[in-house]
Amino acid sequence: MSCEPELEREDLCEAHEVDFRSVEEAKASLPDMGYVAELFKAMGESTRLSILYLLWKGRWCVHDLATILDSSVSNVSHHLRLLRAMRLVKATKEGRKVVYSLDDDHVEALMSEAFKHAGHS
Amino acid sequence: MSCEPELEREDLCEAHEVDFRSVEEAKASLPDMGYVAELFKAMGESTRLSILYLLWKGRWCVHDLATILDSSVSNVSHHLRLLRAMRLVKATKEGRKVVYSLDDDHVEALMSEAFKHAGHS
DNA sequence: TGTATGTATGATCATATATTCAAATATCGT
DNA sequence: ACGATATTTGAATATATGATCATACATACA
Repeated sequence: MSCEPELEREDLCEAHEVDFRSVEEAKASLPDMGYVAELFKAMGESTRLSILYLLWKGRWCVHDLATILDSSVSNVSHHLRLLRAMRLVKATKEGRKVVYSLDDDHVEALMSEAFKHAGHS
Repeated sequence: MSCEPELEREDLCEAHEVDFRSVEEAKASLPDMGYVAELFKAMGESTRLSILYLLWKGRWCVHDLATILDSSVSNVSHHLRLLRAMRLVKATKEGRKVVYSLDDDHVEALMSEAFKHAGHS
C-alpha cells in the first residue's frame, strides 16, 4: 500500500547494537512533526515570542506592542498575522483599536515550561 | 545608567485603557528572550525535532538517524552540530560510531508538553 | 599500512524569513 | 465630509537557513 521503498539491511550501520527491527520500528513510531514543528517555529523568533509573552500577561493593541518591543507597527502586525493564522492569538476590535490576546492554553503551558528554566545557560 | 531613550507619552496610543505606566512596566518586565527563542528555534525545524524525538526515546548513531529520517548523514550531522552547540544533545564515541543522546531534561519536558496536544488542529 | 566504515566540515545554492517602505483600509471625533 | 488615529497589506530587499556535494578526518580491521 505504501509507496515507500522497503528498508534494506544494507542501509544500516553494520554491527550496530540495535538491529534492523529497531530502526524499522523507530521509523514507524515517529509521529507527524508538522504541527509541533510549526508551533515551535512560531515561538522561535524573538519578536513573536515577546508578543506571546506580553499577551500571556495581558491584552495589548498593536501600537502599544510595537512601542514596548521597540519595533514598527507594520512589523508587529505582520507577526500578529502569522500568530493569528496559527490560532495562537485572537484579535478583538475595540473602537478603532484592535486588541490582541492569547487564544491557546497550549502556548501558555509551553511558555511556562520554557521560561521556568530560562537563565540556566 | 541605561542608554535607552526615555519613553515619551506621544509614543502611546492615546486614550488607551492602559496608561503610560503600564507600557513602561511591561517593557521593563520583559525578560530576555534570547535563550528561549533559540531553544524554540532549534526545536522548530522538523528534521531537528525528529532527531530530538528519537533521542528522547533512545540512543542512536548518526547513520541510523539518517536512515530513520530518510535524510543524508551529512544533513543529520549538520543538525546534530547545532543541537550539540546548544547542549541539547551529547555525543559519545563508541568504536568508530558516535552515539547521540539527549543532554537536557528541559527539552524532554517541552516535547512532552508539545506532543501531548499534538493533533488538536 | 592500506582499505572500508563512520562522522564532521566547508562551500555553494536555493529558498524562506524578517524587516522596511509605501499605500490602502477602517474608525472616531469635529 | 474631513483629518487624525489605528491597523493591515503587498512589494522589495537583505539576511538567515536547510540541503547537497565534495572532501577531510578518524577509527577499526585485514
